[in-house]
Amino acid sequence: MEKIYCDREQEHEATIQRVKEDVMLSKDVEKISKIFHMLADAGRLKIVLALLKGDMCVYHLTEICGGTQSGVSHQLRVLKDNKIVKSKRLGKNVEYSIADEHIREIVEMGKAHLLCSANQE
Amino acid sequence: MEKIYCDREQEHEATIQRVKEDVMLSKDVEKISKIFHMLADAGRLKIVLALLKGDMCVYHLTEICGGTQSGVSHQLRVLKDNKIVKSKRLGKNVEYSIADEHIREIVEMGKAHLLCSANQE
DNA sequence: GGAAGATATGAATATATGTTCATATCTTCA
DNA sequence: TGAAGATATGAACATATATTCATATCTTCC
Repeated sequence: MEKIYCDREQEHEATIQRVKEDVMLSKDVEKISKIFHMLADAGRLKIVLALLKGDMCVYHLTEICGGTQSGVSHQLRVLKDNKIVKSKRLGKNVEYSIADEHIREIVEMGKAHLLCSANQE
Repeated sequence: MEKIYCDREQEHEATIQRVKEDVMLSKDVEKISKIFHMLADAGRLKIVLALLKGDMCVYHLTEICGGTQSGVSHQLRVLKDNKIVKSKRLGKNVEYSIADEHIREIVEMGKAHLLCSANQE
């Protein structure tokens, strides 16, 4: 791990500048944080976890995740607006599914983090 | 991908029940969502991105991430409380670093998701 | 010890967002 | 066509949280 010392010498200005550019102060950071924001709510995360097990309709999602039908529907809309899930009407029902398989890996990493930090204590 | 049909037959009750347990309606979901919540704010994500490039003090973090010193300090406290970063005093300065290398992978996944979804459009 | 640098803290505010309730929309089936 | 099932929507509300300002704490150096 590179070390960036705490003085303010000329020598470090270049390093700081380089990191500053790498960190991308642009809209990219906003976009990435938005992805995480989708998984940052327990209600939405439950929905995503359920859909990672299989496509299903709102009725079953409500059954599995708990809460009200309206609440689940609202959360699904947010997830859909942010391209995390997609939907398809099947008769009376609407079947939801994961829109991007990257989500699976991201969630798996989150789980791994939890398990690891649990072991450390 | 397993398909969970939209009827409410007895036959599917078991499947739903199994998924329900897998989805872990317990505190685990809360904990995992909390990890994502830490990365769900652009300000905090900038800090994490910077620290992934190298350990550094608050002064340089403020320089890189922008905003006020107070704001960065508040964000660092949240990150520290949630075990995302750790700190070490070095004279007048306090050097922050990433507390768990899992974070790197999670952030990388977020970046990958962004790049991929950008290509799809 | 006092001054200046570096960081942390607390209160106050504004904003975002999750939740609930009531109701609308869309579909199927009799 | 009307009723019932399934989902979506809008408004209202409560809550969480990011941000700012002022100031306190801690450290080093003279």
